[in-house]
Amino acid sequence: MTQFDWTERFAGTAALPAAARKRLTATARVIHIKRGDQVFGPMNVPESLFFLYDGRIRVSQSSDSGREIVLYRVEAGDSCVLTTACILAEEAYNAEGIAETDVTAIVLPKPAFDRLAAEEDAFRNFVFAAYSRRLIDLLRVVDDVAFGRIDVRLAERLLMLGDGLKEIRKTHQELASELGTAREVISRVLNDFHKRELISQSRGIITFTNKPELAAIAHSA
Amino acid sequence: MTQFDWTERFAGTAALPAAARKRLTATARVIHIKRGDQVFGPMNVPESLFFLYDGRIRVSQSSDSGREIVLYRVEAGDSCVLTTACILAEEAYNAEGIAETDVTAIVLPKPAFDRLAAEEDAFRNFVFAAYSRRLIDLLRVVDDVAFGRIDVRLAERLLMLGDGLKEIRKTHQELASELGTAREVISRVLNDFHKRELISQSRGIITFTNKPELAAIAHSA
DNA sequence: TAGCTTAAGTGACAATGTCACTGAAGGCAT
DNA sequence: ATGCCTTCAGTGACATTGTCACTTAAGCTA
Repeated sequence: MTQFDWTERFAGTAALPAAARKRLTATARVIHIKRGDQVFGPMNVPESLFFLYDGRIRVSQSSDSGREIVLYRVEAGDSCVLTTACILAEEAYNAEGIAETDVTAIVLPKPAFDRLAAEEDAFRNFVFAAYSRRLIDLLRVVDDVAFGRIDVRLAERLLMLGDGLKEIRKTHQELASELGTAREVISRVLNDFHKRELISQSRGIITFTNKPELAAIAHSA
Repeated sequence: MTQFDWTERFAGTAALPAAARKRLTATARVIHIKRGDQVFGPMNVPESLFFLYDGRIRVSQSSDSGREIVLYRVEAGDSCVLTTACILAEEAYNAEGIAETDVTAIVLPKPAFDRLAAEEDAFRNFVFAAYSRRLIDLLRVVDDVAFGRIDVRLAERLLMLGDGLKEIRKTHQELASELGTAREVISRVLNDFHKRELISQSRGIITFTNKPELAAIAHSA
């Protein structure tokens, strides 16, 4: 495998001394995952630790009844701590990570992780910070699900997903899975948004026609 | 302040060499918090890291509209990583910790924490494990709130709170805050449980009359 | 025992979730 | 093009949960 210096990419590794970085590029494997493939899941618990070099991973949790909710997304430069958590806690969970784009990731064997965490402050702080961000992400999810109105949450999510774009290519079912609700509910709310001329719809595509007003709804809580 | 050896109590410190432990008992402060007092909160972000020697802390999140949900409880021997998370992530959140009993805790200044995390594998692993447990706790909360029925969740919670007891001393409002719902909802469900002769009620007290059947409901999902 | 404070009950309604469908769009094979 | 076929979206009836505005009741305390 070609060695390239991915260590520039991570806050936790860019600051490391050259020797440590060289050792890292030698020990860690670089893997490629195709868009749509599962990165990890209940049936597919990784043995190693995971750093996302390029692409985006969607982490979601699904219920027994088949509904699903997106917990957060891991972006390039971040570590996927949920896999780490599972290795450490050795507990069951039913979250899975799906590559939302083609993904390039760094897989670091546990011994190398341990050594790095022991020896390098920058790396250790990076990992702690990654954990913290996820904890706080999850606090937000709990808050939204427990206390949020779904029209507000949907408006928010539409804007997030369509940031800088004129349209979003997602089905009602996919949006329902974003928010952990049912397709029919999304259809109803989108219909309402349509009647209020905030969006227009066609099969699998939602087009923004009034982002500011949508933003007003998103922030009305 | 009297120095006593609390280091026995924590998985992350019991295994440390005597020198490190001695240093710890010298650097860390032991604090006492009275039942009902706030341990941390949005207005009260601690500067230091927190290990629970004795007692129990209830960590909950509240909404703008005044509703509240219990996220998890920190038991003796565990670390309260949410405070840690906040220090590290320096992000806003609206969770708070309340002492559910009188509490004795160890407060470790950040520099001491850093040194220990760097030098001692056992300590570092302990902290990582504590983070992981909380992440997984929160996954469970998300699952419950997003996908769970409230009768099931209430039955579950009643059994958890009343483990080994014949009755629970909690108001409907307090139970509502456990599950992140409204008092009226709890009243309705408890009334139903009462009609089915699973519990009996009086002001502020719920008495079990049929735990096995309640357990059946709790596990029926 | 009267008054006060907090806990719990109630009914009407709104929001969200579920179910069992129907209809409609677009791809594909002939 | 025409007619399948699969997937996506719409619909109405109903169940569950949340909200609101109140009433009633319990237990304390003066």
